[in-house]
Amino acid sequence: MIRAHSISSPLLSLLLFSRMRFHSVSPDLYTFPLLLKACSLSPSFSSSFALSAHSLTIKLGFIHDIYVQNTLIRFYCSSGRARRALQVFDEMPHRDPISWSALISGLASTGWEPLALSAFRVMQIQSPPDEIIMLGVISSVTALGDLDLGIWIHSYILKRALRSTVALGTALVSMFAACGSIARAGRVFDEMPERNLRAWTAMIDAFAEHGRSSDAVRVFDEMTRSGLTPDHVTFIGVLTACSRGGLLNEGRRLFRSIKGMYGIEPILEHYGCMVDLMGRAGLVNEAHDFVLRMPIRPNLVIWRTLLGACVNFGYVEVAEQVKERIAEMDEHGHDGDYVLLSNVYGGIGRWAEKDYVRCTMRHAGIAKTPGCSLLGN
DNA sequence: ATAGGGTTAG
Repeated sequence: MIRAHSISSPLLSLLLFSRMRFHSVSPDLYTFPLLLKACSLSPSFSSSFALSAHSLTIKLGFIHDIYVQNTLIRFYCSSGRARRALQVFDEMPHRDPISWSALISGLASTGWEPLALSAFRVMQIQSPPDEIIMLGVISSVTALGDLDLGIWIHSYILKRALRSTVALGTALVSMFAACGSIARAGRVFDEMPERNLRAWTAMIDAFAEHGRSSDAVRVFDEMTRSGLTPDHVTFIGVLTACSRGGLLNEGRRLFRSIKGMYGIEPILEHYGCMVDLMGRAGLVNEAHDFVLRMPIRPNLVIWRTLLGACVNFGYVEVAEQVKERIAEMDEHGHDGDYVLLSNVYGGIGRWAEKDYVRCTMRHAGIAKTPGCSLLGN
């Protein structure tokens, strides 16, 4: 039962485990990897839970099991405790590819990319990597944006003749795009033996990132013509391309098609893309109206996107209303909003209001931050 | 029986 829920609803797995303890049923060797996997999937909620699971495995002697050790590494990485993950890893008498992958991918996805790459260098001299381990390495390079390293990793993969999976190709496309080489991203994509929805989406995002909006739309059309159905991630990519490239009508057409052609209910991010699309095109009133009428409650990202558009096109009245909404939602305030608002006043010569906003900032202790003094002068 | 994996609005 714990296994049945470990992926779809990890919290339910944890609940079941508690109940099992309550009924004095003792867990066995196979219970802990499942349990720790559930903990990894919701690390913030189940952190103390996992810590007691860890000590329980020690008490019961299950800590010597490599499955238990591997899931502990994964858990500690995903909850941001790299030191503890490394501690478990160092104490292992024997490591298999899954141990390395749990460590490298775990570190790579929690902001410890340089550490993940160091682990990879150590691993290279101990055991040959497989294509799953390389996914963690690639995502580290993606986060760091180091093109030279990316080129090296790519040739390393070719030299070792690793299995060319769709996941590997997709990761390489994103990596080269993030490192600034759209040409290499495109080449990897073209050479992929097979492509699925994620692969196409990565290529669309790559073009969007590089401002190649019409290429992104072209790839999107090619994808749908090949018979694949876009999901909401694909739409985020193609709509982002439209807003960055000012493809106003194309963006509107695609937004309507989400529900009209594919029967998918647009999500908040799609509405966000549309606000950005209209905002960048200077249609600030229309964007404001759109936000007020959208069926999902707008979040701070949406309001700030709109505020940015107000600043760029000097819509003071809308800006004031929007700032009001933001203040209601975010009590702590955000230095960027004050800077934006002060710019909208400055932009149309209302210096008194601009000074007032800047005074408020100083009063709130915001102007002391170094990033702030660079802006809005 | 149990463990590692690619894409996500500003």
